[in-house]
This record gives sequence, C-alpha cells and structure tokens, in this order.
Amino acid sequence: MAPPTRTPRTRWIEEGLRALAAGGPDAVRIEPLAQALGVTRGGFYWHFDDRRALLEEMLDTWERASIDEVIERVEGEDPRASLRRLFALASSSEGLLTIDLAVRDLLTIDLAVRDWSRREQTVAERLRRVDNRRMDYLRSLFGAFCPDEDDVEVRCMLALSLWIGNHFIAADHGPRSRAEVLKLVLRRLEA
Amino acid sequence: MAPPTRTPRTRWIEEGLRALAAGGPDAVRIEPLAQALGVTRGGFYWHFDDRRALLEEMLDTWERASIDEVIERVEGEDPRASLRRLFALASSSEGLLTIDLAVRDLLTIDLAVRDWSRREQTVAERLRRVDNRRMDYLRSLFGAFCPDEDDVEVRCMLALSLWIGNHFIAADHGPRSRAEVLKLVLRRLEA
DNA sequence: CTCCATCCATACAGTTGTGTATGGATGGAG
DNA sequence: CTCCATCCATACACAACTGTATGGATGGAG
Repeated sequence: MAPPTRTPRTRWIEEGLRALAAGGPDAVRIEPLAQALGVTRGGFYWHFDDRRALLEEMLDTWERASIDEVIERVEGEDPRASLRRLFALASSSEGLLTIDLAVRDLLTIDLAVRDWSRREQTVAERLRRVDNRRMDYLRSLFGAFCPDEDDVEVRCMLALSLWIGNHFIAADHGPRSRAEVLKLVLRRLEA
Repeated sequence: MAPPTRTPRTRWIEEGLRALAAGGPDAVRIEPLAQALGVTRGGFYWHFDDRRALLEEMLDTWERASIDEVIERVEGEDPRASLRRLFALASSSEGLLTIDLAVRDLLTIDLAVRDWSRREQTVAERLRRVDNRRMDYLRSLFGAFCPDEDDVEVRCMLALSLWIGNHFIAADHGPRSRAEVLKLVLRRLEA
C-alpha cells in the first residue's frame, strides 16, 4: 500500500518545524528545506499546495503534539512533584516524542510560535487553545493544594509566565545561577 | 548647518523599528521601508553601508531608549507605586519618547528583540545589558521593602517574567479578565 | 512482467529583494 | 549668484525564492 516513500509529508513537516524553531516562520523556505532533506523542491509540491499549506500542517502537528505530550510526561500522583518535573523539563534535552523532534525542539518551537502569534491571527487562536489547555492543567495542580480560587489563578499565571520568561529573559542574578533562582521561585509557588 | 534633510537617518531607524515591531527582524527590508517613507532606496545607501548597518543602529537606538526611559517614567517615592505604574505601562499607549515612537511600540519592539536574541549572539548581549539594568531597578524597588535577598531575587524574576508573559501568553482566565489577574498577582508581589 | 502510485529532477517564468553606480535636485552658506 | 552638503531617482547586475509544467525514476501490488 504505502511504498518506502523516501520523503513523506512528515519529513517536510519535521524539517519545517526545525527551521521554525531555529529562525522563525520567515525561515521556513521550501528551497533550503529541500536542500536539508537532500532532494529538490520537486516532491514538495506533490505533497503540498504551497508554502502556506506546509505552515498550516506544521501548526497542526505542533498543536497536537504540545497539547498533551508534555502534560503526559510530567503527570503523576503528587501535584508538587509534577510541577517540579514540569520545570525540570524546561532545561532538559532527553527523550523523543511521537514525531521525531526532541523535547528541546518542542520548547523552542513553542517560543517561536508565541512570537509568530503576535502577527498572525490564526496562529494566535491555536496558541490560545494550547495555552488554555496548559492553564487548565496548572489549575488542576495548584488547585490540589490551594483552597482559594484567586490564589490558584495567580499561581497559574506566574508559573506559565515563569516558564516562558525563563527563556526570554537574559538577565543575570548576581551570585546565583538561573537554576538556583528557578528553584527558589518554584519553592515559593508550591508553598 | 543642517539643511531640512527630508529623510534623515533617524527616520529610517524609526521606520525600521516599526517594521521590527510589526514583523520581526526579517521584516526590516529596505525596499518596503523606502516605500513607507515615500522615497526610493536611493537615499538609504547614502546614510547606511547596508542593511546590517541599519539593524545595528536600530538596536543602538532601542538599547539607549529602553534602558532608562521606561524607568524614568515610573520612578517616584513609593516603590510599590512604581511597580504599579510599571505594569500599568504595559497596557498603555499614551505618550511619546525622545524618538518618535509610542510606548506601545517600544514594548512591542522589546518582544521582537527577545525573540531575535534567541538566534543572534550580538542581539542577545544587548538584551542582557537591558535586562540587567531592569533587574537592578526591580531589585531596588523590591529591596526597599523586602529584607531577604533571596526573596527579592524571586520577586524580581517573577515580576519580569510576568511583564513578558502578559504579552506572550494567550490563555483566558475563566470569569476573570487578564487585567484583574494582573492586579491580583501584583498585589501578591508587593505584599 | 506490468502497471500504477509515489516521489524526484529539471527547466522556466515571475517576484522581490540587495547593493552599486551615476546623474541629478534642492536649499542654505558664503 | 554660486557652491556644496545633503538627499533622491533611476538603471543595472545579481541572488534567492516561489509556483508550474513536464518527463522521468522506483518499487511494491497484482
């Protein structure tokens, strides 16, 4: 049925996501992608209508992958332990997901999509779905040991902000390392 | 001495920063810039060696503008009031700075530069200078009413993360508005 | 072995941008 | 009025990419 298919759709999508992570949406160009895959653009236009179509499918893949896979990875009994695993993941590079992208890549794509969403409405809507899913999960974690609703919401916002800020902030912390500061913050958030 | 200079360097830089804010560094192209300014590229290459030179000067301008102007704007007696003004600024659009860019633009440029810094070492170094300056300021604010050093560092990291996260996070907050959540978080941070 | 689905190479036309070269305009200083 | 600094228009050479068209190649199904 399905012959060896030397360069199937998924390879183009993977490579596209890699390019997105590395250089943003403007860096996702067919010609360099083909070169990276060791072929010409010939096959690309067999799989996809045009560049837009690839970008859409890339976002489909990202949305599906990041909406649950990360959560599944840190889920467990103790909500506080899940929180710690969540932030440990932010610095890790081990493991692969269903699609052939490392966790580290998934995180970098996340950041790229965030910036992208500032200028594309459709991307913003996808990000909203993903972020809402994550917020729900965070609410379930904090809600497990915080009685106050407002308190839960505050902690969720701070946690997600921290997750993002950790990668977008370039500041030093004097004698402390970033990892140490993160540990301190986390201890505060799960108090 | 200085004739009317119809389109001086600063106009190109301004328009470049506007393009950066709107579409990221890849959107800063000479041809469209010239079109936006109502001229051809003729004059551009008189002012600048090449596109890189413009990007450098844009970053110079941004670095100088954002390293102090925002701080001057919120500075005052009460550190808690300064904090509130800081976060009020994050949603405002009033007022102009020395260069002819609105505060809102300056903030958007900030986000664009953050993403940019992930792939350009030189940009990352500039951002580090700016972020360190801001962190120092935040430390002075929190330090005014927090005795514990670790506590200060935690709050600074959270505050800066929140400032950024507020713009990069797309999640909803159930019955609450984002502004309400921000107010709750701020109350917590200045407690 | 043949056929067909799948994928690739190549060539072409068109677009958009870069950087250079060159010949002006234009207006204030002298 | 003249000159010069400042700025602009135009034209050219070049590069990179997009999308289309067309003719293969390749390998498993039948």
